[in-house]
Amino acid sequence: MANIKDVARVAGVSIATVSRVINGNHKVGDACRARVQKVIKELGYRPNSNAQALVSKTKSTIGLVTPKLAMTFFGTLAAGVEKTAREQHYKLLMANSMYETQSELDAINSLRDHNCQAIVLHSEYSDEKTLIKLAEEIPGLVLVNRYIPAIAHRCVWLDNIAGAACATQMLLDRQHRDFAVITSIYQNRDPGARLQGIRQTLAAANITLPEHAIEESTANIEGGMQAVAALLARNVRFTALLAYNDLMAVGAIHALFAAGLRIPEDVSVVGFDDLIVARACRPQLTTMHYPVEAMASYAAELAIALSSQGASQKTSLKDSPNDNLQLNQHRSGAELRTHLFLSTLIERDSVASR
Amino acid sequence: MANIKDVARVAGVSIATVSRVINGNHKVGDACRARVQKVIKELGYRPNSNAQALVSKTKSTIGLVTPKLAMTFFGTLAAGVEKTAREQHYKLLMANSMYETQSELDAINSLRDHNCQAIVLHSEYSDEKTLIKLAEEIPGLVLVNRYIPAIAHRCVWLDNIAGAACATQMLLDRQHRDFAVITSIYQNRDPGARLQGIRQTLAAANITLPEHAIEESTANIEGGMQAVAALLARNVRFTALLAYNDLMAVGAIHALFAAGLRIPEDVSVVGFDDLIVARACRPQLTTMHYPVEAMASYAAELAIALSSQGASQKTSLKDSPNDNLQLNQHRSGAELRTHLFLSTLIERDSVASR
DNA sequence: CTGAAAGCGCTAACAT
DNA sequence: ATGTTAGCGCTTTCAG
Repeated sequence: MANIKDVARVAGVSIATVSRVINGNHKVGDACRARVQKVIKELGYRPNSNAQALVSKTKSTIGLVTPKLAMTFFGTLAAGVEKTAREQHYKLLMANSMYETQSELDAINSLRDHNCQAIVLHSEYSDEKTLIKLAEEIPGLVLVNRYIPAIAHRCVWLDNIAGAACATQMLLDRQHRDFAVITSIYQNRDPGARLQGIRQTLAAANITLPEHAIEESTANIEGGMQAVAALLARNVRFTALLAYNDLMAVGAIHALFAAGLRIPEDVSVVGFDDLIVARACRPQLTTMHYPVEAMASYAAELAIALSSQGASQKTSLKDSPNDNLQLNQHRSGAELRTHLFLSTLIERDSVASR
Repeated sequence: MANIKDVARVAGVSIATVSRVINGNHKVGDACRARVQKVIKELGYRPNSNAQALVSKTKSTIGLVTPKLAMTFFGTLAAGVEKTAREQHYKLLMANSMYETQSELDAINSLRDHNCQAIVLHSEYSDEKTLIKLAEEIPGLVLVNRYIPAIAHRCVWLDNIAGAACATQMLLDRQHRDFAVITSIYQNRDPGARLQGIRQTLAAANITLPEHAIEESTANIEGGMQAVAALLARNVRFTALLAYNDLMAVGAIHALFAAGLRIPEDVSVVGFDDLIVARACRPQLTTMHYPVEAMASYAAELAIALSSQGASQKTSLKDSPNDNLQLNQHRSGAELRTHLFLSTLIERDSVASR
């Protein structure tokens, strides 16, 4: 592979000139520039990005750490980051954490070794302290789908409470009074917040959600089936079922159908996430749309902006083209603002009025 | 961030010694080694991978170019590559091609700039000539899901004909005689091969598939719905429906159900891929399992092995742990062998006997 | 076994 | 406007 010296030699100029032509910043004579560009094309020269990164101590690479790419949700997350990366001519470096705290840290460190300064992290199990420390060390670190007050301006997250409340309210409006909930065994964060949204909305309508109408299981299709089986086994009566996510909702639909119940005639089911499975099941699932892809794109933009600020360049985060974006009331310092997205109700065929 | 000089200074040794300790290749005195390692730990030193890559002209990075990460199939593909990358301590550099030939090439070139020598490419639209040329230039390039005879040993692909034949035969064994097929509008490669598998299996049973029982559409849920609607509209009679993939099959199920047909009682439906949607729909879909993740892992192993061979190191591709792996009859030269995987039938609830 | 020194390919002062 | 030159952080001869 030709290098900068070859180009310089063939074009009869110095390597500095070639460098200038490549980077376009400085002024180069027209004739000279044309000649260099011609040679670059002829030789098929492409700058060595390792050398560039080494000397300029900055690299247009964005890193993404995610639990498990094979899951639709995370694949979509990755797609969002990739979109921004492509638009801003960044490279995307990926690492799966496989849901393990240690490999999550390993992944982050390996990204840092490659001095990638913008990092989008979906962390589920690392504790806040670790993440805060990390955020201090890495100016371009942004968390998706998690909120940590101390680093609020580095968090791009979803209002799970509002989302769950929205779904619940819709069901109330449809005259449902008997609710059941199937939720994930990880009662921290998301599941907890969604449950809270449900509870407070019901409470406002003077309905208490009995403990026995809540069943925990794994957050997948099988979990949904098991949870509903358990609910049915102990004779819980409900006309409305709120599932932690679409996967569980789909499992629930299978289990309800197996038990001879009709959906939505006998029981209405609502999911969360709006994955493709929501459109695959029958009846198609009414669910809360989780704008993962938009959030991920935004998170990537934020990470890039922060990382270049951190490198004391004055790049400012351009306004996101995304309409779902909610800003805090404090618009002053970037430090005082977090990045909260809202989910929206997608009505399909799994909900009926009582 | 501490660099190698800092470590050398603090440990009271030369940078060469630190380098030796890091790489472990050369001999270093025990006392000396221990001291250096202690300092490395204290300073939290991590070698700059750009500098390493620059000087050693080799980088443990594997690149993946894929059309669209947000699609389950490609997310799973990426997960497979990532698995190998993690196991072999490689970094994963990703780029979406967005189904465009030019961005596919751009993506590959950008990977090469980062001198990543192992590349896994899922190419749908580039022509064979381009790919062959690319393969000549990049020793570590491997194609997934595509077969090009001239570079057979660099292709990791699926026997689509056999897969479709298997599904068809199963239907024949269940006494079905009236077939319909919904296929993708891209009649090249995969759809063509699957159609061929169907046709030849039916032919062997003395059944001809009438042209009007074949409907083309887009390879997604909507496409499946449209295709079935078209079939029904022109009164095609069939008891067995073969869909190009799971997405189309799911759409078909929706459309059939909407038309008052029962599945599998009135019509049996078979998909292809075994994505999660196959388990989400009702009835759960009988389909051909496409071992994407295993294939992708394998492709990544192959790419790494080839790239280091290309760098004239004598790393040999270890036998794949994967049972689906089929080798050519020529086990001699690696050049004489391709990497063909087989799909397997997953029986669920969308098929009944006549 | 360890150190000195020469680059890897490039950018960015500093000269001219 | 263009050339000269000093590194970026590391690996790898080559000496000792």
